[in-house]
Amino acid sequence: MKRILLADDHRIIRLGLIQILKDEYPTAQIKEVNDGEDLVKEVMQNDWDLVISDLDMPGRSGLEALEQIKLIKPEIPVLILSIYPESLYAVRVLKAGAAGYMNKNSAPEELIAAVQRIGLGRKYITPEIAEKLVDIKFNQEPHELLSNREFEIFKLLAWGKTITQISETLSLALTTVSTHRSRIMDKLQLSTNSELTRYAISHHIISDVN
Amino acid sequence: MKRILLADDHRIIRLGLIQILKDEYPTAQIKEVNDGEDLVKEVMQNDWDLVISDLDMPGRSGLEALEQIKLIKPEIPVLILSIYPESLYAVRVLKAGAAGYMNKNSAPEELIAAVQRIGLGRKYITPEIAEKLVDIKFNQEPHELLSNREFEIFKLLAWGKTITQISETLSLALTTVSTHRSRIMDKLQLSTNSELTRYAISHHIISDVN
DNA sequence: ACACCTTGTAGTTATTATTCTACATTTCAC
DNA sequence: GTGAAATGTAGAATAATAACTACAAGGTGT
Repeated sequence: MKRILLADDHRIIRLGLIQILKDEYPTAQIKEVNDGEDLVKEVMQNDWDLVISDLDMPGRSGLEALEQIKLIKPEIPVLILSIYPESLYAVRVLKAGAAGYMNKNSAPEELIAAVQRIGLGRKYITPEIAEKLVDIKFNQEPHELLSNREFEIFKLLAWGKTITQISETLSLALTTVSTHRSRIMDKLQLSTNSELTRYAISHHIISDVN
Repeated sequence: MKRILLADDHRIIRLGLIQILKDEYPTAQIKEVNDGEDLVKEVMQNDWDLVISDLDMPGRSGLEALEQIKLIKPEIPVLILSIYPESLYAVRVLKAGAAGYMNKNSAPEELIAAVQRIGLGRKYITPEIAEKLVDIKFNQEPHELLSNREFEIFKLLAWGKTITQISETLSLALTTVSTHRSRIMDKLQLSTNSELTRYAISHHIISDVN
C-alpha cells in the first residue's frame, strides 16, 4: 500500500487520518484533497492504490465522486468515512462500489485493519453493516425505498432548502427537482416540506438543530 | 497554556487536534476523553487551563457538559468545536458560557489563534458569529416575540399545514396568513417552512412524531 | 395626550412550485 | 434475456405562495 489519496473537507480530520496512516505506513505517499471535485480530478490524473473519502463534502458529494471513480477507474478501492452511523449509509455506499464504510469514531486500529484488507482487494464490512445487509429485505423504512438521487434531494428539502436552491446546487431544472420531490412525497406518504422535515428528524436522518 | 483537555467521540479528530496542538505547544499536557460524561468528571477531578469539546457526543452532549462545567468551574475557558456551520448553534453555545465556537473545517492556524486568545481570558468570535450576535435579543427566545395570532399560525405551519389550509381553518384571506408568516420568519430569522419546523421541534413547541 | 410601533387584515403583482406529460436509461423480476 | 417498472430528466401549463403596499385598531412610552 503505497499511494493513498485522502478526501475530506475538514482539515483537522485529514490531519488525524494522516497521523494514523503514517504511523502504520511510514513510507506511504499520501495526498489530500478537500472536495469531491478535486478527488475525481486527482484520480483521473494520477495513479493511486487506495482512496479514502468523506461522504459530506461541498460541491460534488462523496457518493457522486465514488460513482465517478467507479466509472473512470473501477479497480481503485474506495473506503468511505462518515460521521453517520452505519445504518444510514453503508448499504447505499457499498452498492455504489465502495470497498468499505467506516464511521469516524472508529478506532485507528480499525481503520488500519480496513485499509489492510481493502488493499488486498477485499471488502471491509463491519458486523453492524453485515447485520443491516441481512434484514434489509424485511422491515425496511419507507425512506430506504428512495433512490440515491431522491435521498439526496430528500435531505436537502428536510434541511430547509428550496426547490430553486436545490436545482441550482445540483444543476438541474427546477421541474426535475420538483418531480423528484413528488416521488419522495409519494413514497413516504407525506405532503408538505414540513412533514418531510419532521419525518427526517424523527428518523434521525437530520438533526433538529443547526 | 499548559494543560488542555480534549473531548470528542471521534478518535480520528482527536488525533488531528493533538497533532495541531502539539505542533504549537510541544510541552503542553493534553488529555483526551470521548464523551460528555468523562469530560465533566475530568474537569471536576483535575485542573485544566482549557477545554476543547465537540458538540455531538453520545450520552451527555457537549452543550450539557458545557453547562455543567460552567456550574462547577466557571473560570475554565471552553472552546466548542462542531461540524455544523456557525449559524444557530454558535449563539446558543456562547450564551451557555463557551469562550468560542469553531467549525471543524477551520484551518489549524485558526484553531491556534482561538486557543491563544481564549488562553488570555478573552472570547474568540468569528465575524460570522459577531454578525449573528448583533441581531439577536438575548433575554428571550425569539418565538416569545410572536403575537398570539402569529404563534397560532406558527404552530400550524410547523405542523405542516399549507397557507391555503390555514387560511380556510381560520377564515382569513390567504395573503393575510402569508403576511403573518413573513413576520414570523422575520422574527425568528428563518426562511423556509422546513426551517420553521426544525425550530419548533428543537424548542419543543411541537413534537417530531405524530 | 400624542406620536410611534405592533398587529390584524387584504389586494395586486411577482415569484416559485406543482402537475401533467414525455422520453431515454437503468434496474429488476422471472 | 426480455418485458415491465423505476429512475432521472425536463417543458408547458397551472396553481400556490411571497413581496410589496396599505390601512385601521390597539397598545406603549414619556
